[in-house]
Amino acid sequence: MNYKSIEKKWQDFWEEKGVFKAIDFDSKPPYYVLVEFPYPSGTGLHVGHVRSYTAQDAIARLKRMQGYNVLFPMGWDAFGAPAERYAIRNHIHPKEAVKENVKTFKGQMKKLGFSFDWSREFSTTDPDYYKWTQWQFLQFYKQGMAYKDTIPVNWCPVCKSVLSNEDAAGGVCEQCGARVEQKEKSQWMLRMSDYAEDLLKGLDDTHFAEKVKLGQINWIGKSSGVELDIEIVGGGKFSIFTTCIETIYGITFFVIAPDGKLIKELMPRVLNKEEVKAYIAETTKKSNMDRTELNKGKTGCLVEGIKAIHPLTGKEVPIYLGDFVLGDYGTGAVMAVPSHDERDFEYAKAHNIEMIQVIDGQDTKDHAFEKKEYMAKECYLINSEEFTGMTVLEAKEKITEKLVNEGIARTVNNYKMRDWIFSRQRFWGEPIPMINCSKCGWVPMDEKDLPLLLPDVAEYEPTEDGESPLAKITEWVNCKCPKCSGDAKRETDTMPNWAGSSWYFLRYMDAHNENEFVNMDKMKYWGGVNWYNGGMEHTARHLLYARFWVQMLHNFGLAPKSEMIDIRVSHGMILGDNNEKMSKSKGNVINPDDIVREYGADTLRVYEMFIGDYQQDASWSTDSLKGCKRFIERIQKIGDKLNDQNGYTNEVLAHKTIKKVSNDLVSLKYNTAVSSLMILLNEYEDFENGITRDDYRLLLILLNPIAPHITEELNEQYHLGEPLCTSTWPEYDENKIIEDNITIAVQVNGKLRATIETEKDEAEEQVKEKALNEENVKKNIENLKVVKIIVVPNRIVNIVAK
RNA sequence: GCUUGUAUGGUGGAAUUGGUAGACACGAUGGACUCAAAAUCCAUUGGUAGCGAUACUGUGUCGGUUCGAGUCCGACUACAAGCACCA
Repeated sequence: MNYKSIEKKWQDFWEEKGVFKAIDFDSKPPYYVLVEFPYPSGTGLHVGHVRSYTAQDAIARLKRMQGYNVLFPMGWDAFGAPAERYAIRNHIHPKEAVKENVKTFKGQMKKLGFSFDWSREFSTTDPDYYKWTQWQFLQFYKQGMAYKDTIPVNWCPVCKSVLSNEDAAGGVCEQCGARVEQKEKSQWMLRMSDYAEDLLKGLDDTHFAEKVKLGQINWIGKSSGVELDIEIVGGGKFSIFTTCIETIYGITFFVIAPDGKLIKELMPRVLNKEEVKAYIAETTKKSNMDRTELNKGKTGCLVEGIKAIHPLTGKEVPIYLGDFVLGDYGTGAVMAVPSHDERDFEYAKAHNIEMIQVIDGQDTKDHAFEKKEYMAKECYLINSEEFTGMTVLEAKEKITEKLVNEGIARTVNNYKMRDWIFSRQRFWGEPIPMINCSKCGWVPMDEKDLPLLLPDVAEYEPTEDGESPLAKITEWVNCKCPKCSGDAKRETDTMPNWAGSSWYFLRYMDAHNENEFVNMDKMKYWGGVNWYNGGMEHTARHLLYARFWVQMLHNFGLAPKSEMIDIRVSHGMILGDNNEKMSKSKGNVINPDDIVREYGADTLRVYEMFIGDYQQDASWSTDSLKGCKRFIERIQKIGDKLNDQNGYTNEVLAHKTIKKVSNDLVSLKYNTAVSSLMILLNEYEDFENGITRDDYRLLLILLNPIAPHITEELNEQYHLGEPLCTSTWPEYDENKIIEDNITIAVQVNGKLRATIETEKDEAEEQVKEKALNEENVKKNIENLKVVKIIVVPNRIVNIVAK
C-alpha cells in the first residue's frame, strides 16, 4: 500500500471539504482545543512536537465526531532571540527566515494530517497581529499597568539583553546558558505583582493539572506576615517584614539590603562610609548566583553611627548590611533573630553578635531553633516580657495585636513574584509604541498610527553597549511628539517574545479582525480554551504571563472572563534512543520527515501515542515503531476477512472497547487507547467466521482520531459508510458491557488457588460452593478450619482458613 | 536545603483505583514457509524447582493496617525536574 498517496489523498479531501473549519456562532456547542504554537526554528519539526500535536489532534477529531464545533488552530510564535540569531548566522533578514521556516513547519504539519483550521493561521510577527499587541500595551499603559523604571536587572552578557526573572531562573540565561549579571537599566515594566493575589485565586477557576497549579503557586511565592516600623535613634524610621513576629524579643540586630534604597537614605549619617560603600560596590558586582554560592559565610558590615530602637523593649539595636537581604523583596530590611533563624544565626556567628533565645524547647548553641521545628511541637515563649509562657500561636496573635494597636505594624502578604520586565534590547520584537519627548516625557503613540512597524534594515545585530539595534537607526528613532509636535525619540527597546504569546489564543477566535484585537461576541461564543497542551517549562512563564494578560484585559472590559484557559495538560519529552535529550551533538535526533517517508504518518502517530504514559518522558525506539507499522498492516489485511453480516460479532467486546477508547482519549491515556484497539484486532483475527462490516467500521472509527488517513481509506475502500471525518462517534451501552459468564479468582488465605466460572451476579452461596468444590482449593484447606469466606460479587472469593 | 515527580520482567509500559501483578507491544528462543534471507504466521517467554499438575518466590528498602497491598499508612533509599539566603 502506498501511504504517501493515501495520505495526500485524504489531506486534500479534508481541505477541499473544509471539514476542520471552525464556524463562529455555530449552533453546535463550541470546543476549543489548543496546543502551544511553535517557534519556527531552522531545524524543523521535532518528534516531540508530533507527540503533543497528535494528542491534541486526536481530541479535536474526537470532539468533532461527538458533535462539537471544534476550534483547533495553529500559528507561529516567531519573534525572539533564537529567530534573530538564526537570521544573523545565516545572513538573512529574520522576516525572511521566519517565512522560510514557517513554510517548512507547515509542510511538515500537513504531511502529518493534523486537523488544524488553517484559515485562522497567523504569526506574531505579522504587522496585522503585532499591531494589536502594541495596541494592548497602550491600553495597559493608559491604565497605569505599564511604567518605566531604572532597576537592577538581569543582564545576559552573551545575548547583550535584559532578561525577566522568569527567563533568568537559576541565575542562568534561558537562551544561551551564560551567567546572568546585575545591571542598572531603565526598563518598561508591567505591574504583575499587583496581580499576585488574583493570579493565585484565579487558579480555582481553572482545571489545570495539579502540578501546573503548584508550579505557579510556588513561583508566585506568597507569604503572610507582619510589616513593622522600626524607629532609628536620633530620628527616622524604616520597616521590616517578618513571618515570625513571635520571635520579636529575640532581635539582636537588623540587616538591610546593600542594593536597597534605605542605605542610600541613611548614608549621610553613616560613620564608616568607606567600608559601607565598598561593600555595596562589591555586592552590585556579584550576580544573584554568586551571591548564593559565595556567601555561605554571610558577608556584610556594621553600619556605624546608626542604631535602631527595639519597638517593644526600647533597647538600642545595631544595624548591619548583608547581601542575603534582597533589596527588592519585602521592605529590603529584616529583623534578625539568630536563635530562631539559621541565616541570622550564621550571620551572628560570623560577626560576633549576641543571641537571645525566646522560644523554649531546644538548645540553640550550635543551631538556630527554627520555625519549622518549633511549630511542629507545642512550645512556649521565654524572655518575652508579658508574652512569656504563651504558646507560639497565642503569642503570634497577641504580639501582632499589640503592635497593630500601637499603630506601628500591619499584617501584610508578600510575594516572590516581581513585576514583569517588558523591555528587550533586541531588533526582532514588537517595537514598544512609546515616544520620549524632552518636554512631555513618555507619550504613548496615537492608536490610529499603529502598527509601529519595524524598520526594514540590513543591520540588526545587538550593540556592544547593550542598547537595542534600533537605537542606531536614527531616521526611525527620530519622530514628533504626539502631544506637542516637538522633536522626540522613539523607544528603541522591543517587547519580549512572551508578549505575542500572551494573547494569541484569543486572536484565533477572530484571527483577521482589522478593527479590534478580538471581537467580544466571538470571545463570548467560544468562551476560552477548553483544553490546552504545553510544556511544563512554560508553567512559570508563558502560562503565567498569559493569565496575567487576560486578567488585565478582563479588568479593563476587554475580555469576557478573567480566566480564558480551562484545562492545562503537559506532555513528557521524547528522548533519543540512548535515553538522552535529542540533540545534534549527541547524534540521536530523529527527524519526523524521515519516519513519515519510510513508515507513513499514521504509523508515527500511533507509535507516539503508544510509546508510554503521555505525561512522562519516553525514549525513542525504532523497534517499537515497527510494531505499530505491523499493527496498521494487520488492520488492512483483516479487510479480507469481511463477511456479509451486520451487527457486532461480539457485543460485549465492542461496547467495552468503545468505552475504553472514549474515556482514555480524554484522560491522557492514549497508550491504553491504542492497546485496547490492538486487543480488538487480535480478537477479530480469532473470529472463526470473519468480521462483520460493523466490526470493521468500529475498529476504523475508534482508531481514526489517532490514525486518520488509513482508517478513512479502508472505510472508503470497503464501502463501510460515510467518511469518518463527518461521522458520528459510536456510543456504548453500559448494560452490554457486563458479561453473562465471569471468571473469578478463588484465594485461600489471600493466595490464588483456582479460578471458577460464575454467572453474572450469581448467588453468594452458590459461588462459595463452587469455590469449595475446586480440587486445588480442597487440597489447600485440608486439615484447616474455614473461618470465613469473603465473596466480592463478580470479582473474587477469598477463603480464610486456619 | 525546600517543592514536585518517579521506582513494576531483558525493554517500553498495563493493572477496573484495595480484589487473578506483568495487559498491549518490543526483544529473545523454538518452529512453519523459503534454495536462502527478509517479510509473514504459529508456539514459548518474571525467577527457581518440576515432564506436568503444581509449589515457592516476585512491583526500590524496612515496618504497619487488611480476609486480601504495586495500590493505603509510617520510616527510609535512589534517580529526575524545578526553586533556592524570599525574612
